[in-house]
Amino acid sequence: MNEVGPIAPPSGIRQRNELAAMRALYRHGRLSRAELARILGLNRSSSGHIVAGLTVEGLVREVGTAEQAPTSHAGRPGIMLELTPDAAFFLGIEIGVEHITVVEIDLACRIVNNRMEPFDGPSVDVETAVSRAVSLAFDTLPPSHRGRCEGLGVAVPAQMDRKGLINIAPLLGWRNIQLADLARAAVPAQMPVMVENDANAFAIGASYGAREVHSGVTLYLVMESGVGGGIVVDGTLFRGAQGLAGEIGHLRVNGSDAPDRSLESVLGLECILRAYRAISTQPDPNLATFLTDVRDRVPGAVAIAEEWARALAYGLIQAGRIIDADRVVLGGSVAALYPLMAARVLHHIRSMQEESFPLPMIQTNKDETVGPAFGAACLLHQRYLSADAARLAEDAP
Amino acid sequence: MNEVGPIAPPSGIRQRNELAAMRALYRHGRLSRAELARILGLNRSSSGHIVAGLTVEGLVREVGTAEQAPTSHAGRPGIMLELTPDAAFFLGIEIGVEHITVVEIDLACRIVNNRMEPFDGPSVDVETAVSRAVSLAFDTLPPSHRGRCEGLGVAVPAQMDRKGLINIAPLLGWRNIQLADLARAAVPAQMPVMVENDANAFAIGASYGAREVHSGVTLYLVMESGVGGGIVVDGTLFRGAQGLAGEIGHLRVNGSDAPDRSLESVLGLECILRAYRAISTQPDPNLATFLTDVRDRVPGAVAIAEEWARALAYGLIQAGRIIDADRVVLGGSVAALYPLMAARVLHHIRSMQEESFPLPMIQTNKDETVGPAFGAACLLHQRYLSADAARLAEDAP
DNA sequence: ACATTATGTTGCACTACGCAACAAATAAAA
DNA sequence: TTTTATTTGTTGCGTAGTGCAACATAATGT
Repeated sequence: MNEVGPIAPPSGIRQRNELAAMRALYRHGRLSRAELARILGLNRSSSGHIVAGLTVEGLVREVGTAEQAPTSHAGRPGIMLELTPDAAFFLGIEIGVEHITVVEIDLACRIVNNRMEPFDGPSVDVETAVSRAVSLAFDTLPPSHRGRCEGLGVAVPAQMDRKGLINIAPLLGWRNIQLADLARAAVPAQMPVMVENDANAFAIGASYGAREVHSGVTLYLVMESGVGGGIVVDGTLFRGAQGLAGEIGHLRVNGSDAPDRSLESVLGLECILRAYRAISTQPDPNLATFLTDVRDRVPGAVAIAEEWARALAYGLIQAGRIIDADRVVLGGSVAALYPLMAARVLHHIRSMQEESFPLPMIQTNKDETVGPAFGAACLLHQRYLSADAARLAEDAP
Repeated sequence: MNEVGPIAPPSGIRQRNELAAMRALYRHGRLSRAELARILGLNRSSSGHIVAGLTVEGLVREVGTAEQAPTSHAGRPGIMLELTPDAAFFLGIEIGVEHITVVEIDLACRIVNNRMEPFDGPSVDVETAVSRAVSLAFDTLPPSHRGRCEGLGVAVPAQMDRKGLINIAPLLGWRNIQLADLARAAVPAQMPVMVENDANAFAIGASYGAREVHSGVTLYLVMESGVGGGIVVDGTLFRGAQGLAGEIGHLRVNGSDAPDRSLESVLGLECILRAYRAISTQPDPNLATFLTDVRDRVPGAVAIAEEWARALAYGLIQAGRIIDADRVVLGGSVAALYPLMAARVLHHIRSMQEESFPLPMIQTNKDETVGPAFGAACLLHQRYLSADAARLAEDAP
C-alpha cells in the first residue's frame, strides 16, 4: 500500500536518484549525462552532479567516446557512461540435490566466475551443506574481489517465506530451518544474504539478467527431472506467500490414465525417458536421441511427445486462467522439445480454450548460462540497485 | 524494475510526503502529528509543516481532542488529525448483466450514496450503456459534491488491458472497445477515469476498502451465478495481463462426469439451484431454503453441497499451486454455504494435497456493502492517494 | 507543587534540484 | 571554408524541503 513511502533527508533524495541512475545505466548499458537526465526526468545539471558523485565512488566510469557513432545527432556528442563492472561483485549459490553450483557476477551482471561440484543433498545435514556451499563460493571469489562482494544469494529447492525461513524442502529433507540466518552466519564478511526458491531464482535470472523488462506477466518454466516455475511481473519476481508461485509442476492433473497425478510427473524428464526407453530401439536411449527420433517422426517417440504437448498445454491453460500471463518462457533441458512440438501445443491450447482468450507468447530460453545460481546472484544485484537496500543501510547505524 | 523512480523537484518531495501522510491517515484513521512523523520516518517539524499544508488545502482537519483517552501517555496529548471526509468524492459504477449499480464514497472511503437500477445488458449497445451508467452516477452525486468529485471507476465483466481497452466482454457482447475513453467522453467534468474487471474491483473493494493491508497474497472469490476471482498482493491489485488474474471460475475441471467443464459451472449458483430444484421437496426452492436444508442435513442437499465443497477444494488447490495464496476470501451469495461446509472443504484440500503444503486461511466476506461498484470507487481513491496520480498531474500542464 | 514526559512550533543550517547562461564540439548549410 | 544550428557538459544562483535544537505547552506521577 505505501508504494513509495516518504522521503526523509535531502541526502536521501540524492541516494535514490543515484540508484535510479545506476538502474538506468544497467538497463541501457551506456548513456550520456544528457540521455540519463531525460530518462530520469531530471535536469542536465542534476544529472551531472549525480554522475560526478557516482564517479568518485567508483561505481560509474566514462567510456571512450570512440564507439558512439550510431547516434547520428547533430550536436556535441555526449561522453558515454557505464557502470564500472568491477566496482561490486555478487555471489549466487544453488544447493541442488546432486550439485552445488556457484556463480560470481559483477556490477554489469556478467558472469566472471562459476563452478560446480557434485553433492549428495539428501545425505547431508543443513549446517554442513550450507557451510560447504558458502566456502565453495568464497573460494571461487578471487581475493581481490573479497572486499567488494556486496551480497550472497542462495537458491534451494524449498518453500520459504520472505525472511528466508524454510518451511519444508522435500528433496533435501529439510524442515523448519532459518536458512538465511544460517547462511549469514557462515559468510566471512558482513553482507546482505538472500534465500530463494530455485525456480524463482531461475525466473529472475532469465528475466533480470537478460536486462529485459517485459512489462506484463511472464511465466518461467524449468523442465528437468522435476518441473518448476516462477512468475515475473513487470520485471519483479512474484514470490507468492511461500515462494511457490508459478509451481505449475504440482498442478493436479486427472489425465486419461491415473487420476490425480501431478503435472510434473507427466512433463518431467524422468517420465519422458521412462516411456521412451520402453519403446526405443536405440542402443542408449537418452534425451538427445529422443529429440532426433521426434524430429524424424519415429512413431513411438512422437506419441510420447504428443502426450507431453497435451500436458504442457493443459498446464499453461490452467496457469493462464489464474495468473493471466502474456508470455511463457520455457527453460531446462526438456525445453528443447518445445520447438519440435510448438504447433501441437498451440493446437491443444486452442482446442481446450473455451473462447477467444488471448494466447500467451511462448518462447524457449536461449541463454544457457542462466540458472538458479545466476538468478540468486541477480537477486542481490537487483537489491543492491534498489531503494530497499538503502533503507536497510540507514537502519544499521 | 524502476520501482521508485527519480525524484525531480523539491516541491515534488513535499507532494509525495503529503500523499504518504494522507495514506497513513487513511489507514490509521486518526493520528497526531508526532505519530504521523514516526510512521513516516520524518521529523516532527516536517510533519507539522506537511499537516499545515494539507490543512489549508482542506484535506485534513483537526478533530476534538475529546476522544484520545485510550492513549495512556504521560505527556502532552497530541491533537488528533483525520482526513476531511467531504474533501473529495469518488464514483464507482458496476455495469452488470442485469443491473447497473452506482456507489459514491468520500475521502474516508465511506459510502455516502448508492443506487441500483435494473438493466438488460446484452440488449444494449456499449455507447448507450455507458452513457446511461454515467448519467445515473452523476445524478446520484449531490450537486454540492460535483466540484469535488475526483474520479470515476467502472467495473465490467470483461477482460481488458491496463489502459481500459476491452478485448472481449462475453456476457455483454462487447468486443474491442476502448471503454475508458468512452467513459471519459461521457463524464461531464474532467477527472480520472478507470475501468476494471468486476471481480478485480470486488477484490480491491474488499481489501482496500476494509483498510486491511494483509501483506501476503489473498485470493478473493465472488460466487454468484458466475464465479469470478481477483488477487491482491500486499494491498495492491494483481491484474495479470488482461485483468483476468484469479479467474478461477474458468479453470478446467475434468470431474467425475463430463470432461472439461469449467469450474464455474460446478461452483456457481445456477448449478447448485438446478440440482437442488431437481431433488427438493420445498414449495419454492431457492438459495435460502437450500442453505437451511444443508444445515438440517437433508441428504439430497448435503450431497449437492458435498460436490460443491469438492469442486471448491479442487479450485483452491489449483490456484494455490500457481499463485501460492496464504488467504482466501469468499464473497457473493454462495459464500454463505462455506461456513456450513468448511470442514468438508478443508478435508478435501488435505486429501488432495500431496504433502504438507501450508493451507491458506479461508474466510468469508462479512461486509455486504462491498461489491464491484464500491471497489471501482476504491480504485480511484487509491489512485488519488498514490504517487502515480501526481505524476499524471505533472504531465498535464 | 514539582519533576517528568511527550507534543507542537519556531528559527537556522544543510543540501538537492531547477534555471539560465556559457563554453565546447559536432553536423548541416551557405 | 566559413557560418549557423544543435546538442552536450559545466557553473553560479535561487528556491524549497528537511533535520536539528530550543522552547512553550499540557498532560501524568510523586
